[in-house]
Amino acid sequence: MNALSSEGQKDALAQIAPELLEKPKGETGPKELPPLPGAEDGKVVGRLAPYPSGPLHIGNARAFVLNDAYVKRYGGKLILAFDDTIGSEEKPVLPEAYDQVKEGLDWLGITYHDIVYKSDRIPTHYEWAEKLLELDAAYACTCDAETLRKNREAGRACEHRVQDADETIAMWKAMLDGEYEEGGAVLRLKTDMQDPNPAFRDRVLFRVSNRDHPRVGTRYHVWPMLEFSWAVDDHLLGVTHVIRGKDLVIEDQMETRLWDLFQVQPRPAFVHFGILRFKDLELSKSRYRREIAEGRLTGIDDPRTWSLQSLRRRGLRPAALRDFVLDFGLSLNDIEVAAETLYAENRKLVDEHANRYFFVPEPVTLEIHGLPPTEAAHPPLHPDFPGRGRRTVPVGPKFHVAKEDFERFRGQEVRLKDFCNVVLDHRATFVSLENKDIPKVQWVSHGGVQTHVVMPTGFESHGLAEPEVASLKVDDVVQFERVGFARIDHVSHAEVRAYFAHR
RNA sequence: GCUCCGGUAGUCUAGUGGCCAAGGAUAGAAGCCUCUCGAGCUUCUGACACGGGUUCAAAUCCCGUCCGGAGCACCA
Repeated sequence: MNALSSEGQKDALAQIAPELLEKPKGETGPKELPPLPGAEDGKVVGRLAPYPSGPLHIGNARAFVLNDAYVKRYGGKLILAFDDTIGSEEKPVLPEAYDQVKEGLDWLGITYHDIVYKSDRIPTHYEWAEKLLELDAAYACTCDAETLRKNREAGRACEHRVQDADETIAMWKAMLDGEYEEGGAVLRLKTDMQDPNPAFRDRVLFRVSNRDHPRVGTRYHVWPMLEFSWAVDDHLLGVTHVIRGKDLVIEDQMETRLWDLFQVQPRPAFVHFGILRFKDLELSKSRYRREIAEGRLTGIDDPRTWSLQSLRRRGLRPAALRDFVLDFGLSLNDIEVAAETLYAENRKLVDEHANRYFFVPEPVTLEIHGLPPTEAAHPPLHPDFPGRGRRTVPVGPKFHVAKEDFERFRGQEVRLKDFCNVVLDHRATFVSLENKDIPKVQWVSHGGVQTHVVMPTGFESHGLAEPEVASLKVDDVVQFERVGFARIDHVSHAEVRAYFAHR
C-alpha cells in the first residue's frame, strides 16, 4: 500500500472505504478564511501596496497573500500599486526593487491584473489637494518637525492654522514651485488639535522633498503622504477592499475623513489583521540593504534576509508559505510564530518528492579492517517509494563519516546505513552486514563529491556527498539523510552547493 | 501620558449565548513502523487572563482589573 503514490492510495481507499475520504481531515490544507465583508462575487477589487525599497520578505507576505486569496476566492481584480512616493533618507526607493518585488510576487503565485505607480499619479494628487484648499480644509505650515510634534502633544494650534485660505494657496504654489527647502513646509489637514487621539491632530498631507526619485527624478518638490495618496487612489482605482495590518488603522480614519470632505462614494471596506512577528528574527529591509552593501550578506537572497528570494533559494515551496500565512486568518491578535511552523508546512509538501542522499559534513576518514569484498551499497532513493529505485554508493577502501558522529560513537558499534556494521574508529573493525538495531550513520567512501551546504544562519557546512549527488540538477530538493532538506543550488564537475531548508 | 486594538494549551488558530465536560495545527511525551535525527500510524500531556454582572444557560454579551500590541514621523 505504501508503495503506491498518494494519489494511488486515495484511489485504493476510495474503493475500500469511501466514507473515510468524506471526512474532511481538517489537517489537509489551510482552513477557510472568513468571508470578506460586503464582498460580491466577481466585483472585489484589492490592491497590493509595496514600497520598493528592497525585495519582499516573509513578514510582508501576509498582506499580499491575503489580498490575493480573497480576490481569487471572490473573483475580481488585484492592482499592484507601487507605493513609491519619495520615502525618507533612511528608506529610499531603489530602482532595482521594483523588479525584486515582482519577482517575489510571481514566486508566491500572486496574480495581479494591473500595475500602477504612485509616482505617476502625483499631478492627480495635486488636483485633489487643491480641492481641499478650496474647501479651506487644509493649511500650509512651516513649523519645523519638532515644533509640530510638541504642538501636537500639547493640543496647541500654530499660527498657520488660522491664516487666510489665500495665504495657504500662495504657500502651496510656492511649495510646488520648489521655493522651499527639503522639509521646509507641509500641507496639513484641519482635523482638530484637541482630538483625543494625539495621532490624529492635523496630520500632514504633503511635504517638500527635493530628493531624486528613481522614476521621476526631481520633477516634483511636493510629495503626498500615504494616507492622502490612498484616499485619492483607493477611490479613483475603484478599490472595494483594503486589507492591511492593524498598524495602519489610523489611515482608515484619515481616508474616511478625506472622503467625507470630497463627498465621494462608494468607499472601500477596511479589513485588518494583527501584527506578525517571527521568533528570534528582526526583519528590516533597510538593515539588510546596508549589510549587503557592506558585504556582510551575500546578496538579496542571502538566507539571513528572509527575503522571498532567499526562501526560494532554500527550496521552500510558495504553497507552504501561503498555507502558513493563511492559517493566521484575519485575527487581530498580535502573534509571534517560530519559523519551525513554516518548516512543518513545507516538510509536508516536500517530503515525498525529495530523494535521499548521504552528505557527510566535516568528514573524518577511516579504514575498515576485515571488510568482505564489496563493490557498492544500494540504498533506496526514497524509503517510502521503493519503486523509485536505488542509488549506488561505491565502497572502499577508505570511508568518511561526520565528525560529530565519529566523536559521539567512537569505540562503539554503529551501522554504516544500508551497508554494514563496524566498531567506529580511525581503524574501524568490520562486524557484520545484517541490519541491526544500532545507531545508523550516513557515510561516503570513494568518489565523494565536495559539497557545501549554506545554512540559514549563513554558516557554510563543508563535507562530502555520495557520488550521485554530482548528477543532481539545480533546483532539485533533496533530503540529506539525518541532516535535512536542501535545494541544490549549483553543480559543477567537482563541487556541489546546496542551500539548507530545514530538518 | 493619550488614542485605538487584542488576550482560547509552549506557539498559532476554530469558536459570534445552548451541539464546547472547547475542535484543529504545530511543538512535546510514549508506543508501533521504518536500515535517517525524515515520513507514516496510535495514544497521551496541555487552554477559555482575573473579578464582577446579565441570562434558565457565557469562551461567546456588559463592566472593572491586569497583561500584551500598535499609533502619536514632514516613513510606508
